Amino acid sequence: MPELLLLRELPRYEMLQEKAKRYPDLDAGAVEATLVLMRVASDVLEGFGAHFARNGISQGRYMVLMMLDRPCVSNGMLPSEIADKLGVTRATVTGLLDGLEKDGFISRQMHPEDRRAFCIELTGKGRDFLADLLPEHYRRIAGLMAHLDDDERRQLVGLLSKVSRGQNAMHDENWTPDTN
Amino acid sequence: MPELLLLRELPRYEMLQEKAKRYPDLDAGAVEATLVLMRVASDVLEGFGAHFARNGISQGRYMVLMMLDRPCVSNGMLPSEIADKLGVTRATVTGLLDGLEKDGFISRQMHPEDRRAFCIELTGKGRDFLADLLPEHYRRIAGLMAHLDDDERRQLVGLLSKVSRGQNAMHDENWTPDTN
DNA sequence: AGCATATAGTTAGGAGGCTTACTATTTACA
DNA sequence: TGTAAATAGTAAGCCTCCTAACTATATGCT
Repeated sequence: MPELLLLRELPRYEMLQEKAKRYPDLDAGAVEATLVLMRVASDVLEGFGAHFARNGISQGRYMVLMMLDRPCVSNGMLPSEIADKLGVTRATVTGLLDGLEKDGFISRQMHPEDRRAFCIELTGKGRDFLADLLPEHYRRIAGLMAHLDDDERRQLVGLLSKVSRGQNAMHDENWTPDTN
Repeated sequence: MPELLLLRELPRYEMLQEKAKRYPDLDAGAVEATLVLMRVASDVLEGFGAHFARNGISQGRYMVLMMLDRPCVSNGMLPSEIADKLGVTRATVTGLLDGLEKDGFISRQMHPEDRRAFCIELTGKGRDFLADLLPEHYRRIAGLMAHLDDDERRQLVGLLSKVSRGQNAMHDENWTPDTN
């Protein structure tokens, strides 16, 4: 279930420095940090995915269920709302909902005001499924961070936020590598 | 190109604490750190993917080319070797190589000693392609880490390594008699 | 009011992973 | 030496995501 295609073993730092001779733009420290980040994220994702798969669900379907399980969602959600919050297309949501509906975890209700739309609601079965699934999922997350104390977790979040700022700076429309 | 299905906006800390009442195993700090980690990794991956896509290549094909471009690979690689190092199945590698061969970036040569096997080699065109692609890729990585100084990068790598230890511990925990 | 445009959701088909099952060759060993 | 098991690579078919094109309904402008 590896969702990311990455090297199993990361290149050594000396290897990167070697490569930097051919590519002057290569910043060995930055590449190393990025590779570690992606490697860890990939492993975490794979771990979650394995747990979900054992329970017969995909990451995408899990996200939809979690979205519907929030207390602020009392009268269901529109598929388009789900798509927006998940950052995927409506077509993808249609597929996810098809699967979840077939499993009996959600239901499509007529929308009272807009005849184009549906209200998606979590069924009792869906709620029960989450109640079964989540305790272990949360224990896995706690285990993941078990070696970091509160202060280190905050540091990690802070450093990742700086990475995110770097990412966003690049995402800006007229970003070009040499303006930064 | 989002490879990971995640919430666009992460839940607030108070939301997590609220949920922790229903699920005692939920450690709000751990969940928050995990979500930030996955969110950032997903954004980074999407950024890379966008650059690759503009150049008509996928993450997987990129990894194969990079693997073949190392100085230690002088006489090509076996597809099975590529699969092992990438952590994907041979069938997947077959597909990646089909695409790369069609584009003229790699060639399948007869193996001199084993008639079942091929030597996969980077062509001149493949090498040129990388020489075009990589400078911007490396500039993107440098931009990503632009807001972290050397010390912070080391801290980040250190903290991520602790997360990795947690992940590995979990993997061991998951050990069951029939997986052995 | 009437028509153009926008929006909700679905369908169809594509790409890139995966698993499973297959063929061809090599290796091990009785 | 002969045969069983291991290994290299491929093929077929599934899953989940995507984009593009489509139907039905709602909205907005004149």
